[in-house]
Amino acid sequence: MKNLFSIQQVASMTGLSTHTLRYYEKIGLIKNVQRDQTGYRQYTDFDLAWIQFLIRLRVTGMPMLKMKQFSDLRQKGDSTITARKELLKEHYKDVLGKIEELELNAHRIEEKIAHYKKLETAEKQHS
Amino acid sequence: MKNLFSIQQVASMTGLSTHTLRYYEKIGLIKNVQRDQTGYRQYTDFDLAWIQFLIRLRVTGMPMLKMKQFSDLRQKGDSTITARKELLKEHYKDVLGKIEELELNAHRIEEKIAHYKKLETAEKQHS
DNA sequence: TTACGCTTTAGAGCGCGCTCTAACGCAAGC
DNA sequence: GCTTGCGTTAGAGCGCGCTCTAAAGCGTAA
Repeated sequence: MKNLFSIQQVASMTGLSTHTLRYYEKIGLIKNVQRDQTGYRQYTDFDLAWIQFLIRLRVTGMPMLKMKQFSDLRQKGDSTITARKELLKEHYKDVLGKIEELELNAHRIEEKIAHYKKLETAEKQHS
Repeated sequence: MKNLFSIQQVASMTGLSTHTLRYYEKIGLIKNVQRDQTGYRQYTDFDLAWIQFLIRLRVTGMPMLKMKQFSDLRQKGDSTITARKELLKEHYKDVLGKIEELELNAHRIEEKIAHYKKLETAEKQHS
């Protein structure tokens, strides 16, 4: 389980581009990536798991700045576990709120679709 | 029920800025807004309802270009009802997909929080 | 030995959805 | 008649999150 991956491999495994992977490293979302003797990045399974978690945060709408905070806490080690937990709990609440909002609006859109269906049948009966 | 509203009133009723309202009109999301004798916009209840629907579409992640398509169809009248319905149905499916994705990821985040809680108690027992 | 394919970096550019600025108009109140 | 406050326009600027470019290095294959 001590696999090492090139940037290209990580790109195809995660769906991020190599550009984005380097960019995330530059802004501090990904840290301490090893290099081989020619200076190429070597990602570990550990890095990969972290990147996949970052993607979850992104997909659920966490802003980069907050991801950065989380990443910084993570680097500081075990003393920041509570802080990290709190940050995630806050985000979790945001996500639940977002789901609720989407559900409400999805419902309204459904109603509009039903309304159009009614109009459609009315049209047909007229012609 | 033939209320007329100034741009400022519509802004405070919808939460959009006056800038955004003019911008939406410029790019064709809002059409045919009446003007008074001095050239000021006068929004009707009908306009207001449309703006609120636009906001739903936006909140649920519909891109502007698609909102524009929808707005264009709407302007063409009753013959586009089926097309509008289809567009909304497609968007509705997208929204349900997004909700599912959020739920999946929310669950993973929940697991991570639980994991941190475990680590926390472990820490306390050591010290 | 030269071409190919992968990598590196710094830094520029881009697309979306606003957001703001500048310059101006009108109309009511002091 | 001048200020205040609302509105108008065209067009520039901005912040986020990438996305791409240019110039260069290294290693294998023909």
